[in-house]
Amino acid sequence: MLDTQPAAEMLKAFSHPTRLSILQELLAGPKCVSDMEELLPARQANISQHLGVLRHAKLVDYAQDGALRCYYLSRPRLVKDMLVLVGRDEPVVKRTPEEIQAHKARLEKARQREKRAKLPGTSRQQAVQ
Amino acid sequence: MLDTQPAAEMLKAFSHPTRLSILQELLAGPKCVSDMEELLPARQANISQHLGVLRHAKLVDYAQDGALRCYYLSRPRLVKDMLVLVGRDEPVVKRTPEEIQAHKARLEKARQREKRAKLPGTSRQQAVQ
DNA sequence: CTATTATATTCGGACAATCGCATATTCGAA
DNA sequence: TTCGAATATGCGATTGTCCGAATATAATAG
Repeated sequence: MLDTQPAAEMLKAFSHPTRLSILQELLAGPKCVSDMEELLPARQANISQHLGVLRHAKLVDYAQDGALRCYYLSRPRLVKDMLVLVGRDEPVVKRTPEEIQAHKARLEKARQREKRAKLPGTSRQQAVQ
Repeated sequence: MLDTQPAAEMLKAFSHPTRLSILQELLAGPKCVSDMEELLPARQANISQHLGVLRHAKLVDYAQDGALRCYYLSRPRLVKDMLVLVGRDEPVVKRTPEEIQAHKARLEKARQREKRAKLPGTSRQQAVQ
């Protein structure tokens, strides 16, 4: 039962073209803000603001290196998998009312089976959801 | 080189607690709006609005069944993987400036290797970005 | 056709996100 | 300490998101 509140907040942090670009750059290795300024079509202040959002979402953090701040991914696997996922293009399926009916019927049957299996008292586990 | 514009739009569609809940419900099977009204703490009009957003993002579609509209996932794998991903909790790493330096050095070395391998003219493939 | 049920759309206001610009902070060098 | 480079923050304007309330549409029953 996913906790949707924090999940949605995290997704919001991802949901901006510039922030996605930043994450993509960081996936290749740590970078400081001035590096990103060269790589992205955005001003320094703006990049810094977006980095603030990403930091708040615990997607990035930085290590101070003299006057520079080297940003890196706090959860690199998560970020990598997310970027892969949003880049993927699964074909969009279209279903007919008949298929939907069939699917519902199948679900109903499964539910019945569950019930019958549970009633005799031989149930080994609680059904989850 | 991920196209960040559409990716960000898709993520925005995901980025709302109610919409995540809707998707979660639909993962268990098709539902019509009135079903969702019972399952979610939101009014009909609101659910319908969110379904509009999801439809626009091509995450859901519906099949008309008499007076009902049975909603279903247009890209079930994508949605499932997304829900799993946002539910996952990867530990947040913290890196020291020294680690960052080491990482940069490693990257630099790899870059040198690339160069040396390319120069002799024996390169078999273009390096992709 | 009329009424009813199911769902969508529109509108208005509250609130949040975004951006550019100016300014503040921090660090290291001189 | 003063300076300059790197980065962050505050502010105001614009735009976008969200929700509820009211209204519109679509399908079906009667």
